[in-house]
Amino acid sequence: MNHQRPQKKTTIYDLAELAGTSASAVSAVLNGNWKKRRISSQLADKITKIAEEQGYAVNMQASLLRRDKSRIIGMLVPKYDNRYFGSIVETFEIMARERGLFPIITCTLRNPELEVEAARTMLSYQVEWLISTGATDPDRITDLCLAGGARSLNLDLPGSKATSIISDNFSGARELTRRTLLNLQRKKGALLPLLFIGGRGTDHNTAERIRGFRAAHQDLGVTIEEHHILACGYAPEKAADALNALVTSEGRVPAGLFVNSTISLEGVMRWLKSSPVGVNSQPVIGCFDWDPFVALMGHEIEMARQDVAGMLKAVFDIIETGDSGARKLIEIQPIFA
Amino acid sequence: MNHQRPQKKTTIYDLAELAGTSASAVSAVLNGNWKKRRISSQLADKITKIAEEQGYAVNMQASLLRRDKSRIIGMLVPKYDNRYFGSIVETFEIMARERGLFPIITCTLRNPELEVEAARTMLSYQVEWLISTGATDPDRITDLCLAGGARSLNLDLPGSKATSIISDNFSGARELTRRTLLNLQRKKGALLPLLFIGGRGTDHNTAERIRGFRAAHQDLGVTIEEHHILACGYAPEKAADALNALVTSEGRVPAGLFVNSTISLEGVMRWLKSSPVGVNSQPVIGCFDWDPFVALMGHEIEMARQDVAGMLKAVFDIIETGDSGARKLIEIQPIFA
DNA sequence: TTGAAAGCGCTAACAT
DNA sequence: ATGTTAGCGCTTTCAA
Repeated sequence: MNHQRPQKKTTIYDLAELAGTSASAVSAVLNGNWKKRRISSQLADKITKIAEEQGYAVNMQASLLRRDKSRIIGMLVPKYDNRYFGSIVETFEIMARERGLFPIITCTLRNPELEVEAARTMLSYQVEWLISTGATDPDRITDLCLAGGARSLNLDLPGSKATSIISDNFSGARELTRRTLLNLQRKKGALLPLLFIGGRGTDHNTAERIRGFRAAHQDLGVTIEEHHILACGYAPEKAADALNALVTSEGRVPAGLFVNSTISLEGVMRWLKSSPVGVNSQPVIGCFDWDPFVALMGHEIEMARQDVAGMLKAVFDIIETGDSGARKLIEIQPIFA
Repeated sequence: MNHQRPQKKTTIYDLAELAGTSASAVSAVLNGNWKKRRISSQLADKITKIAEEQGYAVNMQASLLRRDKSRIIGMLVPKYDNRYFGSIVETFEIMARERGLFPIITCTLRNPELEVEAARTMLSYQVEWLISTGATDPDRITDLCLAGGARSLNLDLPGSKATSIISDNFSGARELTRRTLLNLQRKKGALLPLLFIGGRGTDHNTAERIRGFRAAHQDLGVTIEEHHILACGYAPEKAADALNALVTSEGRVPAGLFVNSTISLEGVMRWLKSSPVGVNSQPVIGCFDWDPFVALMGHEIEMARQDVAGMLKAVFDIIETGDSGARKLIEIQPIFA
């Protein structure tokens, strides 16, 4: 009969008693410092064996309390449920573990208050570093970290008080726009301006992507229609609504679209499928973000895939070298298929 | 000039000194136990204000070491980068926080050794509960938890030693198969058997889904071709290879497919697009899993969406009621659009 | 080659 | 109404 009744926890004192030795010997053996302490390998073996038998696991809370460095590294992320952030957290965990660090991650649902609360909680857990990913107010978090004895980095969205690692939004968007314009030319036989949709006009990334969007049009001598730049927010519904309003007022669906994320793309595609006008139009699309199923959708969609591994490599380089503290903006080139 | 030089950490002793009081008063105030201790609200306010000013954050390590319950709850998850697991972890975090618990999550990449190691690490961090999601060897983890003073639950994939919360795979698959068969009948004018593809024949979920797949065929009087049940693994490439082999040997693409996950669907769709035979066939598809972009793909695809919120509700019900410990199998109905 | 002991920051029982 | 104190389990210096 299994009552799922967990045992009382074994401590190093229990192990010491069982092995007829002291807690400090047990501690040393279990930490691999026993050559340094010149403990007999006989004793070491005995202790190891007993620990195994008892299913002993260190109490990290006690261990960390005593130690000076926690080797805990935290990450704040807005959402888990899309491929971009999903792959960020997955890669972050793998790379952290490879470096002997313990990653803790928490999602903040794009909620500024939750961000601050989560940052505080992470500090309570003695993180040595805190990575704010796509944070609404990264500088606030940097301040908290500074006060709380941790270092911080920004990822995806930049801040002004800590080093930021982001995609090269300007040249990524420029290239994505260029490709999409050419796809459209191939299809329609003429260069026609695109509609920009999705994102917040106030965020750095969107602003930079709009700049790249403009540059690519200019490069090819195409004139943008200013009211065709819709930084309407990222949410699917927002994109769908904005597109619907535009199409209603103009009577037709633009021939080409620059969509600012897969999140927004979800709304755009849904609207296209559900609207009578939309369903017959097959606009050429460029999307700043990547998703495997989008890659498989009917009309080819050009995608700029953000280089998650590259960005996190940069993050860990800074963490490992300890970095002098000069705050920098590191821009990583997105990948085109 | 900002050297990113983090401060030395403030302790309750520092606060006590600043407030001209004792550490225990500070502790009591900061934990909200001050009415019980009948501390003057004057002192309480003063302490709170000073703590705020100093950017104080408790040291969880110290606090937990002293406390008896950690309120930490762990989750092991195979991957982050798909919508199903992404939404599991996101919902898990939200629901845990709502209940005043601190969630820690780690992904184990379907690697059995990593699973065990991660479980051990979680125990070191004093988790009170550990949820094994889609684990390859959940019973092993339950044993570890039992020995390490934690309780455990299985999610998504069942185990025999702890309560398991999973989708109702049998009736979900039966309904999904029924719907797909009828879609196929609508398209082709006849009832034709489907191909089952994806998953591991050895896992409980796949076995149950195959059982449901058979039942639905039987319900409608359709005869299954036994060699059309391909439990070839979940990975996209495995599904693509299996489908390719079958089509090569039979010379045609089956008219209807039951795909065992979005992961496998990725491989199936990629193969269909890339192969000369596949590109002209538009098989009717049912997928046991949900993804927003799949919902938008050309041919309608029937999807069984696993009820993530429902499953986690069941998880937290057990955690909150403390539950007697009798191990049960709880099956949650998937959702059809 | 090993053990004793101090103390990490905090909580809670016990004093006052 | 508030302070003193004894640990929580571990690491590490110091002494033997």
